[in-house]
Amino acid sequence: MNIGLEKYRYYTELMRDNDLFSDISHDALDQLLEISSAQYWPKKTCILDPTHTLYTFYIILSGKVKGYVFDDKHDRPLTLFLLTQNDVFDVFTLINGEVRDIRYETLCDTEVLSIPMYKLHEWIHQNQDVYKALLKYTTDKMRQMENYISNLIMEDTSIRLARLLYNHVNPSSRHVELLSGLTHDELGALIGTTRTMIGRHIQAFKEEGILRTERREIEITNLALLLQKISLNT
Amino acid sequence: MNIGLEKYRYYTELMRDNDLFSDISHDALDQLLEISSAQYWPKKTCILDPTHTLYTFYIILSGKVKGYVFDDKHDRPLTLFLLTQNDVFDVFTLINGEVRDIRYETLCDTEVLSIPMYKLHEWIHQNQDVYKALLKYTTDKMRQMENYISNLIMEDTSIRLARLLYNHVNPSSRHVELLSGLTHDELGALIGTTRTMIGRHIQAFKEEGILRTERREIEITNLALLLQKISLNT
DNA sequence: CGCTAATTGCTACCTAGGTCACATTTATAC
DNA sequence: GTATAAATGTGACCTAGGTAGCAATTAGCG
Repeated sequence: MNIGLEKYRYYTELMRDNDLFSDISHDALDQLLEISSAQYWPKKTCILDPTHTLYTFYIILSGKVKGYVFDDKHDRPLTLFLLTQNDVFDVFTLINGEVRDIRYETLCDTEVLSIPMYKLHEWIHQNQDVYKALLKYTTDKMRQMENYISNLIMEDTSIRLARLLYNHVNPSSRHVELLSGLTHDELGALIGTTRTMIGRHIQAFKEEGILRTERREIEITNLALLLQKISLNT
Repeated sequence: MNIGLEKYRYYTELMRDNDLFSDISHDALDQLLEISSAQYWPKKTCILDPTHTLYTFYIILSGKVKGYVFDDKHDRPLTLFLLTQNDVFDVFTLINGEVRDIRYETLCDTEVLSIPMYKLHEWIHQNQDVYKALLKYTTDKMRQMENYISNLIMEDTSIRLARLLYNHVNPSSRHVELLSGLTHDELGALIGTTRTMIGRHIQAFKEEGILRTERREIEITNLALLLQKISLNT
């Protein structure tokens, strides 16, 4: 990484905070940063080529990335997971060396470290401790995925939307910053439903006094009511 | 393990075939078998206590086990995954040491190796190579789970049932042995729907000449038609 | 065997949520 | 600004799949 010292320190701090690398020695972390390069991805940057993650591994420093598959039958994308600070992708291709048909797209401006796979493999070979950390990481993701599955089957779309909003509201500003600027189509993709449904639910939430919208900004006006909607129906 | 030599050899062979332990030395595998005890679980054996897997780890030698959560709202169980030969559970509690609210139940007679967690932790400490194998194992499970999610959202219940049958049919006998003996309620739990729906679809499949039933035995009479049902609608 | 409980088949009905259509509003480009 | 495209609001309508109820069948057990 040929960057300024200040930036370098910033990356080191971020990596040090990442549970995946907390057991890694200072030297090893330096070596990892050596083979990494920082990238800035503006909102809506896409990785559409599924083979791309065969050759490059990413560590998210800030921002949000969604991983999704495309549903040909209904002609719509379907989000499988959201990745954010300290997440990495794609562990599956890193370990198994196989392509899988998942695409990525940034939901907001995002900073990542990009690492060539073959260099990362070399680094991991010298730092086998990371396997344990990666295992903890993936089992944790797996639990999240199990929750997502039960959520999908057990809850209806309005509760899923309420939960999405609640999980991403900024407690101080009451704005749902992550989701602001997304169209109803995109919100639908995040919870596995259609723009029509999103529109209807948002209208309903407005009437119930839960939220207010203005130019694709969503502001929660009554957080208690929103929370109630999630927890009552379980 | 104080068992006959023959049984012991049988277990060793099974473990040797398990990808999780293929990189483990002969000695280490012996040590693992030392701390294991074999158990035979008849069909419908349940592990209802979620804390149980905090203290015991299982390796499935033969049979099938489903992991599920209970949906209080609809008052029905919902299967998250099926485990079979060479699967282990629960990796999450092994690594994170936390309980999670998942129950287990055997779908047919099942043989497992049971290992006390604290002994397994000691063993793993001496055999850190297993982390890499476990990581491969979990990432693979994760991909299966992703497929399950897209399946749930994209396909309707009849296709999910068709796929369930297709995945478990014995190609030579044409019988769906795993699912034979299960009630419609239990089949419903496996694909996230109700007994009514299962009944309707099975009736429909009969009329289409896809299958035949007799005393809870399901026999596929036209495999091509079944396959067509799965693959046409994607 | 014969009794009881569980399972199934089937009907009628209801609801969530999807599709389609089209007017209205908002963004973006020129 | 205006023209064009994109996004939204809203209506009517349709379908999958859920619920409830009950009769018919089957399994399990003394």
